[in-house]
Order: sequence, then C-alpha cells, then structure tokens
Amino acid sequence: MKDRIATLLTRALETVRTRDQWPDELTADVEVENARDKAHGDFASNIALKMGKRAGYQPRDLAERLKAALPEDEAIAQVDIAGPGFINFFLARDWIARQARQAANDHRLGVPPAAQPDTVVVDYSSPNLAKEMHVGHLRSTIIGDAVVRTLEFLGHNVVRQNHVGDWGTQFGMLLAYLEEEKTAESDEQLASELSDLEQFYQAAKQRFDDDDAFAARARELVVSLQSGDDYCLQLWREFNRISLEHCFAVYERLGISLTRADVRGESAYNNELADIVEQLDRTELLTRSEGADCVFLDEFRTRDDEALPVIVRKADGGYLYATTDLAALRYRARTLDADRVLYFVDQRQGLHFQQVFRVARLAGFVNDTTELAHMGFGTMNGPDGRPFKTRSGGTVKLTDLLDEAEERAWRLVQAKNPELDEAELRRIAQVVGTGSIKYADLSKHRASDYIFDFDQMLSFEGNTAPYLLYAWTRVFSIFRKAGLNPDELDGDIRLDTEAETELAARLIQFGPVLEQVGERGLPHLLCNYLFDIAGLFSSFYEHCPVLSAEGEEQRQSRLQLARLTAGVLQQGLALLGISTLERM
RNA sequence: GCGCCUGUAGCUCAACCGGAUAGAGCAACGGCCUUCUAAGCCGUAGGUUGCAGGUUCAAGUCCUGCCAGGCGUACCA
Repeated sequence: MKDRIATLLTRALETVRTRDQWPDELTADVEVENARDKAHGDFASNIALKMGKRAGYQPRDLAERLKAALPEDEAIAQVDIAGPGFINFFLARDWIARQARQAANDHRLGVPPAAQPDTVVVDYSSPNLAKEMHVGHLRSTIIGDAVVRTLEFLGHNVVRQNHVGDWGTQFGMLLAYLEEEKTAESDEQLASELSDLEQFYQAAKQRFDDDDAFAARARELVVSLQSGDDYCLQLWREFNRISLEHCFAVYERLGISLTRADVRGESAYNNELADIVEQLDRTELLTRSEGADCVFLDEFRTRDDEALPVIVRKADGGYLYATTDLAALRYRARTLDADRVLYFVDQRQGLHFQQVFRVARLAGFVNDTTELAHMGFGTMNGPDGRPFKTRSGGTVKLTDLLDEAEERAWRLVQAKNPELDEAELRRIAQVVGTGSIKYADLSKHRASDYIFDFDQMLSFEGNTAPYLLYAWTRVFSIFRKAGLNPDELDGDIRLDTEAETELAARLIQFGPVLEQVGERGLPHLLCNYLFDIAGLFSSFYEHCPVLSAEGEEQRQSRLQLARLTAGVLQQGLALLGISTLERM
C-alpha cells in the first residue's frame, strides 16, 4: 500500500512539474509511512515538507497542489493536508473490508509470495560440538530460525547453514578421553558418561591438566586427526555423532527447523583452507608478519595503533576461524549462489565479520552485489543485569533451562485449569514453557542486551507467549462453541464500528510486517505486530458481539474477522516457531 | 589509546533507516462479570529520551564533545 500511494504521489509530482513550475534538476524520493496517530489517517507523506523549499513552494502550498493532482484511487477515501504540510491518506473502509475478506479466504492470509525470490543463506545456531548447548546458543538458534521461517513463507529460497564447531585443538583432549574410557568401561557406562557432554568435557580437561602422558596423547591425536588418520577420524565421527544427537534433542524440544542436512561444520572446509591462502597470495593481499600469513586492512588498528592483521595462517602453519569463514563465504557465494548471506552470531564478533567480509570482497570470493550481513545480537542477562549464569556461576545448560520453564508452566496452567488431565497438561506446559522462553527473546530488539526473567515471560499479561497463546484459544473457542467450521463462512466483511475497522486495517498489514522481518532480521517486529493484533481483537471481542450479532450478515462478517485474526495469530506464531493450543 | 554497541516512565521493553502530542505491558489508582469472553476490557496518573552544543521547517533518531556501562582490539572461536 505504501508503494501504491508513493506511485500516486510520484504521478502527482509529474503533473505539478509540467503544469506548474519546478526546477529541472530536482528529483524527489517519495516516502510514505504509516501514520502513527489515527487522526492523521492511515498513511502519511512528508514529501511536500522535504521538497517545498527546494522547489520554491511553501510546503502547504505544494501539498495542496499535489493533492489536487493526485489520481483517483478506490482505496483512498480522503486526503488531508495537515500540520506544516503533511499529506494524510485515509483508506476507504469498504476497500479495507474487501482486502480483509480476501485475506480471510486465502491460505496465505493475503501475503503475496516474493515477486523476485532471493537465495538467502542463513548461518545460525552453530554450536560448538565439544560442549553441550548452553544459553549462549539460544539467541542465535531461535532468532535465526524465526527469520528463516519468515523468509521461506515469503517465498525465498532459504539455505540453512549450521556451522557447528567440529574442529580444533580441544578435540584432541576429548578424543584421548573417549579412547581411554572406551577401553576402560562398558558401552552402557560410556553412554551414560556421554549423556552429559558438559561433564565429559570437564573430565577430559581434568585429565589433560593433571596427567602429562594424557596431554601428550591428546596432542598426538590432534596431529593424526589433522593428517586424516583413519582410527582417529573414526573416534572423531563417533564423538560428533553423539554430540549432534544432543543438539537435535534440544532442537526438537525447542521446535527448531534445522535438520541434519543443514549441518555443515567447520571441518567441511578443511581441504579448502590452503587454497584460500593461496588465492589471497595470488591477489597480492597476503603479507607475512611475525611468521604468520596475514591480510592487513588499513581501516582496522591494534591497540598500539598499528595495522591490525586478519591472520589466515598461524606461524605454526595452522589455520584460524577467519580462514574457515572465508572458505564458507566463498562456498555460500559461489556454490550456493547466494543473493544474501546472513549471520546470526553474537554482536561481539562484529569486528571479525567486518574483516572477513572485507577480505572476501577484496579477494573476489564474493561479488559486490551479494549482501553480507552480520545480524548480531546482544547478551542474555539474568535479573541482576549480569550475564545469565547458574547460582554457582557456571554456564546454564539449555536442557536445564527448558526443564525449569516447563515445570513453571506446568504449575501455572495447573493452578488456572485444574481439570485438565496430566497428559494434556504436560503438552500444554511444553508449548507454554518453551514458547515463553522463545517469545521473550524474540520480542526484544536483537541488537540490545536483555534481561531473562521467568516470572515476566510466563505472565499472562503483556507482550508474552502465554498472552498470545491464550488470545488464540479465545478466538478459536468462538468456532468451537458455535460448532462452526471456519472454512465455511460466507458474505462480505462489514466494518460497522471503530473496533472492527482498526482490527481489519491492522490485519491486512501482515505482509509488510513480514517483509521487514525478512529484510532486517528483526523478529521482534512480528512480535509487536501480533501483540497489537491480540489487543485489537480483545477490544473488538469486548465491544462487538459475534455469535449474538444483529443479523446473519453482521454475524458472518464478524466471524470472518475472527477467522482472519486466528489465521494471522497462528501463522505469525508458527513463523516464530511457536505452536498454538486449542485449550490451555 | 582506538573501534563498535548501549543509555527512553519506578521496572521490562517499543518508536517503521529525520516527522506531527515519545508509546505498550507490569507495578499504582479508579471503573466493568443477570449480555459469546474476566488469563479480559475501559480509564487515570507517571518523561527535560545520560549531559552540552550543532545541522534541519522538523532530532529519542544524524554530527561533535563530554558522562556512565558493556564488548572487542596479532596467531582461541
């Protein structure tokens, strides 16, 4: 709709240009935005304010001329000039009603598929397989997954890349320990030890620190692993398989759409690393410094104000994560043919990505037209404002976090609705518990740090998962109560009241909101939108009788609004990776 | 030292790449269950957007300088 109004304004500008006077060189970039205040209509443009002076008009005068030159449009009921020269557009109610009616009867809820689908490579989750998934992996995993689902819904070709940490020196220690335990213990004992990767890692580290012979064996294994020794690779595969099982158990609980096919870890690029360095050398970007192969970029400085290198090969010949990321970038740009490559990685790696993106472009691994974006996010803090830790100061395992959320959700739902049987209660607690954790994270702007607070995220009031889930059950219960099939409604949508109009006008903005989420990687925009919808629906439901409406026409109209609301809420939550519940 | 990010109501968060009177939710206060719904709705109160300048018709948003906090800054990822 913004585009549509912008087009009208552009044509009006052309008319003014030919009919009145206008500086030859002056071109206008027409912007239309949603009006923030109902009194200002549905959309507003500041074009007259921006261009007035430069075109030689008083802003209000220009606005009047533009208004007079605007082509007719059935969607626009009224155009006002307001304030210093804003042009306010009021949508025609019957047009909103028709759009809403169409959306209500569309399985895509009125959201058109992208006219030009992009191939979007999304790097997210990417846990380190050496350790168990902890809260540090949560944000990348759920924000990335929400954006991925949104992009897919919009019709883009999405390639998920789970860039797991499956390589590096710590694997020597882990393999040495795995080897030792394999011979010392029965399979069952070993399996139970590996069931807690965190403990396994700690135990291996302990042995490494305490026993020189063990440490020597660990280093030996790193070397044979890197040289492709069969026995060593076998141990390595076994360890990774078990570690990945842990990851997927967490994904399953969290409702993450990643599959095994999306796993492409650091090790996948091992045999390309030498070539990356060679290519950098060939393009004359490479410099040898203190024994290491580096790329120096002027714009980055060290703490001593010297040029800061991107080290791609250490003095001992080893490669670093910059090298791996360059190889991954080349693969994504060339082999996967990405139009966009998005990284959902902690904000703290901002410098690293700036460097790697720059080097990749200089070296020609990535075209200038390919978008490379680090979608960084802030830290998850505890209620004290410090990074979220256990009472003893350790990292919190994701599985423990989910356990606690489900337990709390169970108690809450049980208290509110004691007649539910245990099986259903468990299922509800699972959706509410994990959904609350996800929603609490997704509803905040990803760039900022946020405070993790169980009580707040599990509240049934405010911008939370329980509130939205309950809002959906309320809408859904209308149909259940009346024994109606939502797919068998008929007739037009009529917007008789303010509550209906506001709800409908917001419902038909689902598409533009999703586009923003996909473009900017900001799922909180969708959360805010859904919260809006839920509030507008509550208000509508309070003021507009649905089942007991006056007459069949009004009843059908309101049922269709309810149906569209249910559809948008359910689809929106699904894009956030949260499923709805018929009862709770 | 340099660079990046953050600073908005008592608390938790918004503000659509410069717009109109800075918005929600909690907490506080006041109303509404003989009418599908109260896990809800309607309303009141709450602000010098860290501070000081600047650019602009217009600044929470852009620029400069301070203050406070977080993070990063050569062979970990």
